[in-house]
Amino acid sequence: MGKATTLKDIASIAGVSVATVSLALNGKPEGRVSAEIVERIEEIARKLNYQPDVNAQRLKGKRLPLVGLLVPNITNPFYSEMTKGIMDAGRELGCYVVLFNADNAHESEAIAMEVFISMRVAGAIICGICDPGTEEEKTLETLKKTGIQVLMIDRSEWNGHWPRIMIDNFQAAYDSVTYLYKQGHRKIALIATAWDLNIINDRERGYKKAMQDLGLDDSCIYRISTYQLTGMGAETVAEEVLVNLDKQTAVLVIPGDTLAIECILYWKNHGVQIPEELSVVGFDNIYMCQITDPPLTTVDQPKYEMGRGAMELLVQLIDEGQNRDCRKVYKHRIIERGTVKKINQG
Amino acid sequence: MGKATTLKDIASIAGVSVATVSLALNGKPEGRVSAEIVERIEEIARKLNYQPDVNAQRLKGKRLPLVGLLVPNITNPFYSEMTKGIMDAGRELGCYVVLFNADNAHESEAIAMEVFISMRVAGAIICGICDPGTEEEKTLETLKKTGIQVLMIDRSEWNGHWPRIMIDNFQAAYDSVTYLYKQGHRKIALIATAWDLNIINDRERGYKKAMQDLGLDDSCIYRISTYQLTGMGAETVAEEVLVNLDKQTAVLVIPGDTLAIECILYWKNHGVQIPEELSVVGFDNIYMCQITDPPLTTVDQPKYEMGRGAMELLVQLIDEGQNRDCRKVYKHRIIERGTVKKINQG
DNA sequence: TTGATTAGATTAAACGTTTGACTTAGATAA
DNA sequence: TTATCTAAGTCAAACGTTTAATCTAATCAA
Repeated sequence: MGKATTLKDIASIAGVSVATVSLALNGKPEGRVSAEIVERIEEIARKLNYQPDVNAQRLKGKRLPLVGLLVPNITNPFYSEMTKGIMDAGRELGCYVVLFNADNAHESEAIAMEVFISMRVAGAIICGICDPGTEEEKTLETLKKTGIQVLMIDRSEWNGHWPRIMIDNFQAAYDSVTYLYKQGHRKIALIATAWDLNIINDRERGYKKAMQDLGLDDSCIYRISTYQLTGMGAETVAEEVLVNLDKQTAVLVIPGDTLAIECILYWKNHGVQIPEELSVVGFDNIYMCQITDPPLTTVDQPKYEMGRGAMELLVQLIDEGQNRDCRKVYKHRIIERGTVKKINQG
Repeated sequence: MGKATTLKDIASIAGVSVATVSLALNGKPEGRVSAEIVERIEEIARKLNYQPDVNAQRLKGKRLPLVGLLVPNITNPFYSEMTKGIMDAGRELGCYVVLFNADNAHESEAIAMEVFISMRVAGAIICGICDPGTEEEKTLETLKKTGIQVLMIDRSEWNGHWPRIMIDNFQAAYDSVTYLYKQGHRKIALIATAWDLNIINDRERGYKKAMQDLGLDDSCIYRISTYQLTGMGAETVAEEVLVNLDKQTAVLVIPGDTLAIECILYWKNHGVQIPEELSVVGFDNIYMCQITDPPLTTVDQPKYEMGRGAMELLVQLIDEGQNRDCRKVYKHRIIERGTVKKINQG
């Protein structure tokens, strides 16, 4: 198989030294190469489709135009939207993405970190497990020591002091309870995964605080231990809610829409009228919310913008080259659609 | 900021030469380093979290454990499923993915190719425009000359002689027409984007051939010129079909499910009963098909498996290091759900 | 004892860039 | 004339690896 064009190839054709070619193509210190030769070299480079070898450049001290991205599951619309935002901003900034799908598995995440170090990426955007005290937190420290800027996305303050892109999950859950209250609901339940994830805890605390502040009972919580995007797991909680249908008029579902949608599907198949018999609020506002019947009322996270913001902030931090403690909190927003019934409180 | 651990660091701690460390850590030619020293070096490497610099390794002739992946839109479930398959197989094979979202734009795809060359990736999985005669086809040739193995995915035979992962799009469309025929439909329409994409042409030819073979009128085709996943564009065709509702009892929608789902949404909002007044068959079998009301009958493409197969084949080709003309055709399958009405033909 | 063998380690070159130091030749100043 | 300056290039070292070639003792055979 062939090889890529090098400076040497160009040099020998142009009849100059490798250094001259490098100087000409980078054109930084004005006037070290005559205009005539610069032109000749550029012509040859174009003809041979020359692209500098970033591996070699990095060895000489330039940073790799590459960042690592760790997501739980790229097929989850939430993450694919976010990823697109990251990549779009990256393209504008000349920074590209090594994607890693980690399935929320410690082992996979460990491999990802090793790969990031091995590639000497300039930075890493992490949406992983990385709880304080875990092995992974140490690995993140290693990344940092290694010179790789780390940025967390969609993770809680509780996940340590890292630059961070997030929404206020506590407040978002608080607001959705308030919203349901304003629609007349008083018996509001929570469906939550038992994932050991701090953003889930934040949302759960938001739910509880709101219920307490409103003087309502905050103990109607359905816990689901296993849950994946592609089904399995939703049925168990959905059924649990079904047999206790009179215990609530509305339910808030976290982590979010995909679970909510599966529950709704189950309830509809079992003859429950949504929202007449049960109102539902999701979380994330993925595209699918628009096509369910009825369309799902949910809390919007600006996924795409968060992705963009993450890449922009990361590149900025990389350029600064030092450790600034910074976070950017994006605005959530309740999107009213068809799964919440308005109740007239006498 | 810190720097990553190098062989040199380890060597100076262990009190041996850099070469010895390299030999010890790679452990290939048995018995060139004493067991005692190997152990000492491994200990130090572990303690310092040493990860070899793949950029340097590549310079010395090893291939980068990195392949480029070009997709039209990662937020489209079809591509994110495929991408996950690619990454899962990649992890098993020790090969990682630089992702590029190109939005079907020539300019973006050109940038992607340049980046792939610049990074000296070992291979590239391309789901791009790359029609024969286009600038892009030349770029693919450049990739190949540069030593980057190229593999196409979800692209037609008409897109040139490249190793390829695909389904038989002609046959899949043919089969869905046959299926509708067996359900009693005789007036079968086609909704198709006007994209200049060979797989669309293949499917359209499949539709026409099937209609002709069945002795049916193959001219009821609705063409839609602009269409994106996130809405806009579907309304125009959907409306066109609506005003001509008596012209067909069923419609086949290509490229696929996302468009079909939007159309159904429009029709339902305008009082059309699905499937009573109009049967619909989609294409791709994305997850969303299961949650629409009624769930969408569609042609399944094994997206995840195709992704896996792509990475496996690519790595194989890279290892072989030569150009084999090969293609792998995956099986499509009609998934019967709720959008096709069974008609009793007197 | 001498010469050959071998295990175990080192040297040095190379990969493709970048860049500070250096060279050369022509131009200018004194 | 001689010294100085400048423009336009080249040299060579370095980045972190890998590996063929080489070196060095210690071991062994005769």
